[in-house]
Amino acid sequence: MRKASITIKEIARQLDVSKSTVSRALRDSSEISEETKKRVIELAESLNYSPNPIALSLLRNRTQTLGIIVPDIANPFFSTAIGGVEDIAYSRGYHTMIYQSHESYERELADTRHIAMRRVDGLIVSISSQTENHDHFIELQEQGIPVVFFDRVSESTPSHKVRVDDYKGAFEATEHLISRGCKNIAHIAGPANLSISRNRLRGYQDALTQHGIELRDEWVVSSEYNQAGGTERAYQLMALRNRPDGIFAASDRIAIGVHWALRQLGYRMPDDVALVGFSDLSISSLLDPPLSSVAQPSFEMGQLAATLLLDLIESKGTPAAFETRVLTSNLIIRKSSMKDLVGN
Amino acid sequence: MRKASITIKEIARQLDVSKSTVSRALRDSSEISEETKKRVIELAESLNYSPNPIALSLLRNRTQTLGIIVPDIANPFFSTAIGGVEDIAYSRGYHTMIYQSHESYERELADTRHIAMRRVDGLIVSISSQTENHDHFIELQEQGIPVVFFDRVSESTPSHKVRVDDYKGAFEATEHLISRGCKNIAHIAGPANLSISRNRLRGYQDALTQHGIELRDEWVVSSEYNQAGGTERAYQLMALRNRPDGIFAASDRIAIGVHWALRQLGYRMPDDVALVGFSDLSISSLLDPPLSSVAQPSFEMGQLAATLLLDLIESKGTPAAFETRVLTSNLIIRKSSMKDLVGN
DNA sequence: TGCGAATTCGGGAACGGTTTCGGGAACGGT
DNA sequence: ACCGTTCCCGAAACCGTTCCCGAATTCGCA
Repeated sequence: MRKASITIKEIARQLDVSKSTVSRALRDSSEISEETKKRVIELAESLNYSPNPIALSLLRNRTQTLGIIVPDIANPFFSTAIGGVEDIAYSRGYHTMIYQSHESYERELADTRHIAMRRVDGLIVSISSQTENHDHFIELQEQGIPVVFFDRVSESTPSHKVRVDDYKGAFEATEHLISRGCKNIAHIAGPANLSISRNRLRGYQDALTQHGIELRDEWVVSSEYNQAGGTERAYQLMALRNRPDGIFAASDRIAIGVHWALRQLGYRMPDDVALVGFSDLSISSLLDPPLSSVAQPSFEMGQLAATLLLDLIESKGTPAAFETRVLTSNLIIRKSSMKDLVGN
Repeated sequence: MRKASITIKEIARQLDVSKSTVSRALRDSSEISEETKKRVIELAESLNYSPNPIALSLLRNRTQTLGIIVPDIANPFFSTAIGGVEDIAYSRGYHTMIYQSHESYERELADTRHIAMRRVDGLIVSISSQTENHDHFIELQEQGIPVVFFDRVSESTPSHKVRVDDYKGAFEATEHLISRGCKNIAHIAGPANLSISRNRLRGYQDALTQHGIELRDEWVVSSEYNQAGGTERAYQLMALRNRPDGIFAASDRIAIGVHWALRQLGYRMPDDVALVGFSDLSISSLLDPPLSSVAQPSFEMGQLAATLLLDLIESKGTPAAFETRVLTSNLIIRKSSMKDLVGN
């Protein structure tokens, strides 16, 4: 049984004034006498009144709530990004509702519908790997709900975007493998419908060609962004007649799967195979050998996305031009890629 | 600019009927003619009308939302438990709002206040390690918002509780270390104000005494449930004149910190020190050597907590007796504790 | 034919706030 | 004495929906 909360009407009754007066007194309006204000505020506090946000939402058609869709909150990259969003949101009086797409397009669609129904004020999203059609985000925007993408952004949707320089990160990672003497460098890419996958792939390719190394199709395979995919692809790569001596994985989760597979197969890292991942999850440094990785500022990405979204929400009339903020990644070199330089 | 959603009133205007009629037609009331129903439903669909849940909430004083407070969503144990909660909640038409206490009492307090203000229908919570006073949960219940605890339960608060058999899990883990020939078994306990910490400590103690092993105070230290604490305590334990040859850590996060410290210090696991953790996080199996751990059914715990809470919410009048569901834990033995049996 | 009972629908209150409008009283100035 | 301000406050509309209460029309049956 839900106990009735005390309302403005109840205060008005006890003080024998109108509810308008109570409302104004609590909002410290100038057209209420100091004395009445004091009486109202005192009673409100003693009754420990708190205004009903639902009534406010109905009135203003605003919920003071941000939606956020990520593929998986158990992924540390996303959970810390969510932390960044919450950090900003709380400080500006908003709350966040967290949705998981579980890398499913259908689920993502259902989430956006729910967000529209729930009248959330805005959405921050990192799209699922199975999403090819982005119309549901456009629809949301047409309903007046602004959308900001982070990490896995939609290229076809005009909006604010926050991402890291995937191309540059991948380029540097690959260049690092080259500089450590790797000759046969493979890449395990992410799903091709995500722009981050394509950019990281391009970074890998350009680094090789720029160093005069021939691209070989058999050394580029694709995987979901998870551990099982990494393991599977590693088995596939190491079974090649021309096996790689360096692997750049498009994510740490993939790299962890590779790491596991290489140990299973008896390869030594970095001597037999040098390995680099992407994201620098905190667990990556705990592996043996510790994993080299391209670090992304996940918390800051969440903060920035939230800031952009809130500005969009609160600047009613002025639809400033959409911008894409590109944060810098940072290659963290650990033992998994520190192959001895024999030749040099 | 938020576009006005189409309302029941708009449909009524276009069809020249009253809004009551529209409302009833959409709810398939028997007192509306089939023909009118059809007209209303058709127009509603073509306008792609969806009812405003905020208005409903105001009317019913129900939000169809569950609150959930965990110390940290980046902890895989909690994020999978949240997955279990969502699984049940979605299927019963509820949404979940996720809060993080960050192991802070003040933050937990602020979260419960926000939950009360937001008129959430019920709360699922695993309390923070710094929480000693549980009055805020009682207050919530007095306001008619039911509370269900999981994992880190409150002993002083009457309510449904879902937990694993911490005592038995700890007992078995310790007994396992004994059976592998460990003579000097230390325990890194969690914060003493959490019942799980105390129960796991008791399991450790009882296993030792039951096998005629003397308890030594210096071998029981306490730590926060995180990696840094584990590392610190491991340094402390290994510095003892009488250093342990087996360590049972109260959580995997602590155990991972110990794991790291032991490798830093040059100890071999399990030969020099055998190690067992608690929770069986997925990363634990990736460590080298893989970590033995007491597995908890985290997803099922979330499901069960949600089921109990929803039953509580929807059974208006009948306040059935509160129950504590104790799920069984499961010792997973891996290399970190598989010390060779020399003597036997 | 007349009358009670269905059938079908509209009016309005209610949920808990904010806000527009207006009005009474006090007050000051001429 | 009269009028214009200013200060305080109340009445009522409004947000979107449900639901209670009537009410009009039709229908069935005696």
